Amino acid sequence: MPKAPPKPTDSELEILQVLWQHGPATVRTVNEELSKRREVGYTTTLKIMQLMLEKGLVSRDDEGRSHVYRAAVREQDTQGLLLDKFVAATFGGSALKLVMQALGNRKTSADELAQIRRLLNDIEIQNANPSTSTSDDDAPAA
Amino acid sequence: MPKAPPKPTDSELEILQVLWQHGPATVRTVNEELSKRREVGYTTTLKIMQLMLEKGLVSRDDEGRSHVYRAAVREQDTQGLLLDKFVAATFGGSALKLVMQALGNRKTSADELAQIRRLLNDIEIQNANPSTSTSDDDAPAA
DNA sequence: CTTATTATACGATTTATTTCGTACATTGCT
DNA sequence: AGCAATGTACGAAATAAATCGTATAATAAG
Repeated sequence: MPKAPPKPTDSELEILQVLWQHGPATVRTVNEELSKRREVGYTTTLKIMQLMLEKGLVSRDDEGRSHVYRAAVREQDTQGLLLDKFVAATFGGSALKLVMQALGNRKTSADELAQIRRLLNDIEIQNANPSTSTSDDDAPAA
Repeated sequence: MPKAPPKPTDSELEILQVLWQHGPATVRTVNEELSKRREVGYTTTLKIMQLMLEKGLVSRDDEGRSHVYRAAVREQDTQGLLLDKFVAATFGGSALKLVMQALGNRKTSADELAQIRRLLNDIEIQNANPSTSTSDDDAPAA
């Protein structure tokens, strides 16, 4: 196994977000996206993406003159990795405390609450009946 | 208003955890706690705590020879602050996605699920009836 | 009082990240 | 061919965090 890519830094995560949403893109495209939100030089973005390549966070296709980068890590996996570290560091490893804090000190819409409720139901069905495979669809009608 | 203390770094957070759990403590005590988990020099801990004092993350009482430090920020507030930043950076600001990820890709005990369910109920009661104040008890016998 | 112990203060180094200037290569025009 | 435009590569500075050595002050023990 080639070794898992490391935890992305904040800037790297920003770039991954662009690649996840937009799909494979050139440095120019990514930089333009980032520039919509904050000021950042082209070579800065380039450099970070080059480092990301070395770290295995992105791969690239250098056919023509400009290289096309694509995310080499999946959104869910990456979010999961970051979440684990965050929960460990901030909530002593308790996902429950995290969820309580997230739901408690925040205005959550009725719609969101309903979605979470559905998720809880799914999980309990899973637990009760491990054979039934719930597909990866997100919300089978209750 | 004196200005809110900044977001603590990872090391600072570790120290805050000790102070929150243990209560006011000397550098020696904090360092001993940290040393249980990983190797760290006394002066390293001292230095970080001194910086935390400047940043307003802790306060201290220097009566005798050794100073007694105490957390100057509350656990809940700090966790909330960190959570906001984390959700913004990692889940595009969607607390819902965070919760889905936290509950989805993880084995959550039936007990925890029940607690979350209770929390959801409380929140919905709150929403329906903003006057009723739900107590802050954490887990009244079901 | 003298010495060993235990503190704090603080400078300096190391490491990681972000930022950007500048050099150089390739392409497309005219 | 010559030049402007657009890329990549790469070195180096700026910033932030963590680490620790060493100087020095206060106290306790003998």
